[in-house]
Amino acid sequence: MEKQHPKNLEKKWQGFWEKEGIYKLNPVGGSKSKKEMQGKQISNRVNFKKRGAIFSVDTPPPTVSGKMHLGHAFSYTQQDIIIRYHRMKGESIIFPFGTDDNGLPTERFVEKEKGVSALEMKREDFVKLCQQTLKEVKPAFIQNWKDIGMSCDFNLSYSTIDQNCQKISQRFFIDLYKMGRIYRKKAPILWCPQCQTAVAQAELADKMIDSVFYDISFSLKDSKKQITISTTRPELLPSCVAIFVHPQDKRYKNLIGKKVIVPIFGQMVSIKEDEKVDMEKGSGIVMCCTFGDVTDMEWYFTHHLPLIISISKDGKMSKTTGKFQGLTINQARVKIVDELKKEKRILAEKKIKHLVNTHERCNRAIEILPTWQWFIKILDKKEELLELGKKMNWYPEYMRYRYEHWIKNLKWDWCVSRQRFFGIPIPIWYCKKCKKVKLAKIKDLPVNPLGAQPKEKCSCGSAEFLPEKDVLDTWATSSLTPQIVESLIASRAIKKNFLPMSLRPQAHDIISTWLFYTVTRSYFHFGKIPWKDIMISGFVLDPKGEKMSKSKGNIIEPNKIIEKYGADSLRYWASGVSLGKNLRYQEKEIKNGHRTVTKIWNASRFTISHLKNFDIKNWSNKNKLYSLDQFLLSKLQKTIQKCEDSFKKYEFSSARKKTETFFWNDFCDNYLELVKWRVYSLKENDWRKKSAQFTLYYTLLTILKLFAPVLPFITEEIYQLYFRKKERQKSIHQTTFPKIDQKLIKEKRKFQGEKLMEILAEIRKEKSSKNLSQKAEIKKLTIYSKNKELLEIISLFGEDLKQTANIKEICFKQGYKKDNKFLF
RNA sequence: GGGCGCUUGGCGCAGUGGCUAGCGCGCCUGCUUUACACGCAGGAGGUCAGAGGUUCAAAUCCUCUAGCGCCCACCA
Repeated sequence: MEKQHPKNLEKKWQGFWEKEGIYKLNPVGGSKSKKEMQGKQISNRVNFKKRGAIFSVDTPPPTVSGKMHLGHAFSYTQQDIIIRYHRMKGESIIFPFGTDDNGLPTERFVEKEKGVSALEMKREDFVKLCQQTLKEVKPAFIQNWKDIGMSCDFNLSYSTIDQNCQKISQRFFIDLYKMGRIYRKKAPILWCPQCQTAVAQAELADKMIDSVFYDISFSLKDSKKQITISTTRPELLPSCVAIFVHPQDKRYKNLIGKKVIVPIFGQMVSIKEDEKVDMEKGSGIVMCCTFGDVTDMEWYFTHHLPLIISISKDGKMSKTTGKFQGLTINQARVKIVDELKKEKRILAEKKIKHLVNTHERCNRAIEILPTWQWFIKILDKKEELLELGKKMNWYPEYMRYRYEHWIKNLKWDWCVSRQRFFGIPIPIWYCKKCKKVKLAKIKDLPVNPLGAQPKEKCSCGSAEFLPEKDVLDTWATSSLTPQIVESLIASRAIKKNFLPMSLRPQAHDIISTWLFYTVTRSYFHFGKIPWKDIMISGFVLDPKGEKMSKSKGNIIEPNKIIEKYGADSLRYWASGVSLGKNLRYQEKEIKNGHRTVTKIWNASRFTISHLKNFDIKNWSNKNKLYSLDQFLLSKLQKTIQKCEDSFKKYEFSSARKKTETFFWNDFCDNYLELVKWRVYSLKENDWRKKSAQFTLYYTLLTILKLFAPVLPFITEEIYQLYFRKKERQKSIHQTTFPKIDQKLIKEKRKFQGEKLMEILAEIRKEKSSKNLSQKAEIKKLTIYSKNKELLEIISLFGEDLKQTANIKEICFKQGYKKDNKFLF
């Protein structure tokens, strides 16, 4: 073995794993691989039965966006560690890898990448460009996931825009339609004037903006009286349909029922009362416009107000605004304020900062517009969805509160139609004559209504249809990932009890979207929870604890880290924090990982160099074990136990730390030093040497296996170099996780060994304080003790102590003597 | 305004009722000991955010306060 551990292990072993199908699910599914596997079906079945329970994972399909970012590397590594552990426990792993590549996120990526605007292109051309762009960037993108050592079965792959996913998405859309869960309605919805599409509540972000709070004077009809209304949005005056005061507000009690003239636009509106009015805000009188905010919308419904739209879909003033038509919102605001000033109706203006809702994808302020949209009815099932949340195991547990909090605060049904282009079409036509909805037939899916006509006539007899032009929200498809994954599996036995899957791993930012929507779909279509366990990863922050973003210029690319330190080091960093917690990026931690990898390499190099004439096959339980070996092996059993307990609870960081402590302190610093004299100076057939060799072999292999989920590359490298030919399994990742050997647990020996370590520490301390080398000779060591147990310990480990600390003679004396423990 | 999380040596973190509160980095003193100087041995450094309470016993449980972060609401 080389003195330096080899670099660039990533390509080498990831290639090997793929070529040898180390992470392949047996039997393998997928349309292409089904054919491939037909000849091997029998052997696969046997293989499958040999392995244990199914562990199925609903892997997050990353949104294709050019490059993997550090947040991905972080959370996917955490998932992979857990899955590697389960694989080594002998479970059959279903660990697919998909990509999410349709809808607005993909469109925006393509627009940016290609410098185009979807709104200015022909629809077909844009769709083609999207497909082409994806084709270009996807292989390199997926390679990023391979480079961090993801142990997915990359044959179980999907893209949320592929034909199979379209079929599934449309099928379940029709399913919802048939059960009356999905409806089309012209209703006020959240609208992005930038992207010119409807958006869902979950896609909102917010932004602090500078604004002006204007006090505007309105005249009462048939009176000279004026009232003052404060607003930040004077451009909505044309949409003003009512004025509200609080029923308990004594100041304005006499105003209720009176009529008011809206300045400039002249419409007559009534003053009404409503509890939702905040008496403290502004003058306590508020105008209701269709629609300035959610409250306006609620008043529109509860008070049956008229509808006047002054902002059109492109974010410009509509024709109902007369001379302001065509102006942008901001232009109109300036002009209207100007006119109000001329009429002396602006009584005051106050500069303020306030939060406005924006679209998370483009950061543009959201408007509320009534449009025709498709909705999935969810508001009536809040209780049921909360119940379902309690049936799943959340790791960490408190993440469930986020799910619950989100559901409790839901105000909108889920709007799933988008007025965009690159997405899964809604499989619907409308009869030209009677306007009735015509559903696509299941067997014809996937369909694109824009390019096809229904094969049957409408029930009214007409054969002419108009296609639905809208596409589905991306989440409407990605909320079906469990069904998509199931569709890739060939085995009937597995398909039969597919739900709930074993695990949904993801980061916390998409609890209110991907997680919530998947639970919702699973409930509507199957009445079941989609998974048993949920593991939620935290976020990556920059070294100062701030969010990483392109605008801040503090992005760190995983590729660069891998190039410099290797993927194992990156994984080491990602595993250093407990699940759910945010982690700052610290190069130090990556270096620490690299240090650990080097240490593993060196310890292995030493160990293996002393195993040349040792054959594990000739070792049996009857062989005698040297007392120091009994001590180490006993302690190793405890370590296995602790690791196992931690991994089971998704506590990979504590599992890693326990392994590390045993490896570094017990094995390297102590045991290897104490074993040297036996492996260097004893004869080959001396039982004490054989015992040492067995212990070295067994302990190193166990340590490698304990590290394997976190550090898959270096452990594989060493396994292949030495252990593969002895252990027979093709890869360390196909070996079984260390099992506790009860026969090796020896409490008394463990206790005695710990005492030996204390004595050794005393000796080391003494030498260190005298500035001596640890190799310095001790002529005579006298141990004074009243404790006879110590005598036994000396008789057990005396030789190890003498050899390791270079002591010529050890004396044991009954009694106590201060400051004279050692004689040099 | 609501919910959740965090606050432990200079820095980054472990530790969730019990021996003298741990780890890594950094710092100091030594050691070129044939696996490793990306190492080894030793050492300094903390009233566990603050206040109160429960308990024989609290960093750990409860209450309050402060600071930071995230999610949500507010948007007239």
